Amino acid sequence: MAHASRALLQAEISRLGLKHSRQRDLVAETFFDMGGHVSVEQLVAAARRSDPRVSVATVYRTMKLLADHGLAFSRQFDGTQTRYEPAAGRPHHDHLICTGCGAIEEFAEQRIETLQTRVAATHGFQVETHKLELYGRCASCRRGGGREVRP
Amino acid sequence: MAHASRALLQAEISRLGLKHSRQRDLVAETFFDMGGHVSVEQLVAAARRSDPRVSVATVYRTMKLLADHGLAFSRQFDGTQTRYEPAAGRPHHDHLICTGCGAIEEFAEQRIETLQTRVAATHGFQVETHKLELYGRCASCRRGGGREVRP
DNA sequence: CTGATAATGAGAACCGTTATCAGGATGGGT
DNA sequence: ACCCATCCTGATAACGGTTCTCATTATCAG
Repeated sequence: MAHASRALLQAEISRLGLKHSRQRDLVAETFFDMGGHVSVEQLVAAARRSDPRVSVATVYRTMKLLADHGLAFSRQFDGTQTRYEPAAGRPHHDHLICTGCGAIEEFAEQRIETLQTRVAATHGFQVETHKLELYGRCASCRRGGGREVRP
Repeated sequence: MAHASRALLQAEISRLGLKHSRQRDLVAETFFDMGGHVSVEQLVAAARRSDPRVSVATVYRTMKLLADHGLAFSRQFDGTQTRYEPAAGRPHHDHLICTGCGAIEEFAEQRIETLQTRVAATHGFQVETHKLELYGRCASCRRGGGREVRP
């Protein structure tokens, strides 16, 4: 996954006439290694463990590059900070967010997608994208074991 | 609708030991008269047509008061500015947003709600709230008649 | 190696929102 | 009707996430 996305990134960089850079590779590598739903703040911190000099501007620029070329999705679960998740080769999904500990889980439900398209059509709309987020308490928080470890 | 909400607001103000104010009444009245999905910017402009001195702080404070007491919902369709819509006595609904002209329509689909609860349960989640927004092109924009009048 | 051009880092700018604070308005108790 | 504690207001500073600016540095085709 990380390998494939990094190869795709290199291909995009070449195709667009851009140049390689140590920092960009570092940020991309860090991002793909971290998994999903990462905030820029977390990404900056992680990248700086390898190179303390990387600036937030570079991280923002790199993530925008990844997002603009289909290698990352940007999400805004809380309306404040943006989170990114790897995109290449992953199937569509929506999100469950725990209001107790902040855990984020993914789910896919084809019947919901179908109903969305249908209800939009009755209003004359053709759906391009959608945002579906379910907020609630996860199993462990409901058991009272919430760790309050917001990711 | 506007009448009922304004009566409820007066009741809340009394119940909470708050005081009345000309500006607060003006902002609330303006908001309920405007219908739905109003940005704070629009609200400030509209209120100032009646009283050019109202400050943005007062508008934010009033809308927070309304939202905190169930008389308005706050929504963040685009991640930048918050929009408000009247809440009292209105049934739950989700939104269709036109990516062409910015029009916002409402819809309700009970089967989607049911599926949401069910899929959350399979992940151990108990849903408290959700956000469902469908982005696409409305009928008139698809006909090429988009007015590009972002509300 | 060299020159054209892209990328970087530091910090300023930006924008929606919230906090601060001095002065003004409100209304229950009298 | 008057006090006066308390709430509300307007102006503006502060805030936090993100983007922009610009001088400097790195990349790479020729």
